[in-house]
Amino acid sequence: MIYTVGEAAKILNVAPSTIRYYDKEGLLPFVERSGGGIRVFQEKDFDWLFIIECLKKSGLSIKDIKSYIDMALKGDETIDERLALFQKQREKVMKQMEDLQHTLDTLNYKCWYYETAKKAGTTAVPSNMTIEEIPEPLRAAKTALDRIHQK
Amino acid sequence: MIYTVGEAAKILNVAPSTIRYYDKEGLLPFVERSGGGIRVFQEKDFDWLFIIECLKKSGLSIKDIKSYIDMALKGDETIDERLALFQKQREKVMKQMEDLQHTLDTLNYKCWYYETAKKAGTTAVPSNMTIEEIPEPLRAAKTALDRIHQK
DNA sequence: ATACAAGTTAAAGTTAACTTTAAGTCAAGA
DNA sequence: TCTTGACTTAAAGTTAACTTTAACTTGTAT
Repeated sequence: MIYTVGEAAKILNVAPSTIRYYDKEGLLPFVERSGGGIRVFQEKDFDWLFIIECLKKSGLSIKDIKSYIDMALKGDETIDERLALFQKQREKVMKQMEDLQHTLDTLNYKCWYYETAKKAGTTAVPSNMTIEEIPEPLRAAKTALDRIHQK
Repeated sequence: MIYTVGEAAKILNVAPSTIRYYDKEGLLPFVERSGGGIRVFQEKDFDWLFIIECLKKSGLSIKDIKSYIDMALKGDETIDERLALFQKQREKVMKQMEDLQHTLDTLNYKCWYYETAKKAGTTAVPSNMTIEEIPEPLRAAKTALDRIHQK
């Protein structure tokens, strides 16, 4: 099965111009062309595109994704470098998830805060509650908020 | 305790210009000024800044954070809207964490792939392994990669 | 009183990652 | 063969979120 840039774009859920942009930036040197110059995407190309998408989601820039592609094309001599790259991105994503969990904790606290305010008709009610009146799973976020004041 | 923009920036770990930019965009209408026009940050201002940071990390734009600030200043009549906003951002962050988990699964697969390649001296070894030879916790990511080929 | 680090503003500049435009080419169906 | 939708490129435009610059002011320390 082969695909045009428009079909590949639909499968990957991106704009065709995005794929052309990636190609222009050197991310898709493996994509072949028809006699007339039209990009021909094959099954194997989707493996590359999937990894590009993964690296992008992990926060790698287009430029750094290009270095990965270049490394991969060099073959087995770059195995160590590529392993180091994926290990580094894994660390970065784990850190991102930790950060997002803190953000989520704060959002949960604020949801409780406004749910309580809604029931009472005023934000004065949750605002004036003592730490004991705040549901246990939300106290940590509230405490994090308060910690700022100890500087 | 009061702080200048530079001191506040250090506490929040951002550039002073970032705080001035937020102020210019209307995110900090509550920050007072000295007689000479210098911003005076008080303890209460850090509560606002902490929530601004949280909303930013949840993916809200500066413009949308401004609407939240405007709502909050309107008082109790906007409790419902503010609750809805935090609930929506909570959903968005949970979705982001799910996506990041998939990214992490793929990165873990690739780390295993290159660790195996490193030991063998060639990527041919992990490439040619059957699904049974791939460690169980990594099979899902490999399968997700393969799923693309069934379209 | 004076120096000077850090504050102020408005306006211009930066960056990344696309997207759009314009002018033209390819290829599949009638 | 002709139409037509999708392809091609180069170049310019977009957007968000800052950052930098320039010219000037404030306020603390000597």
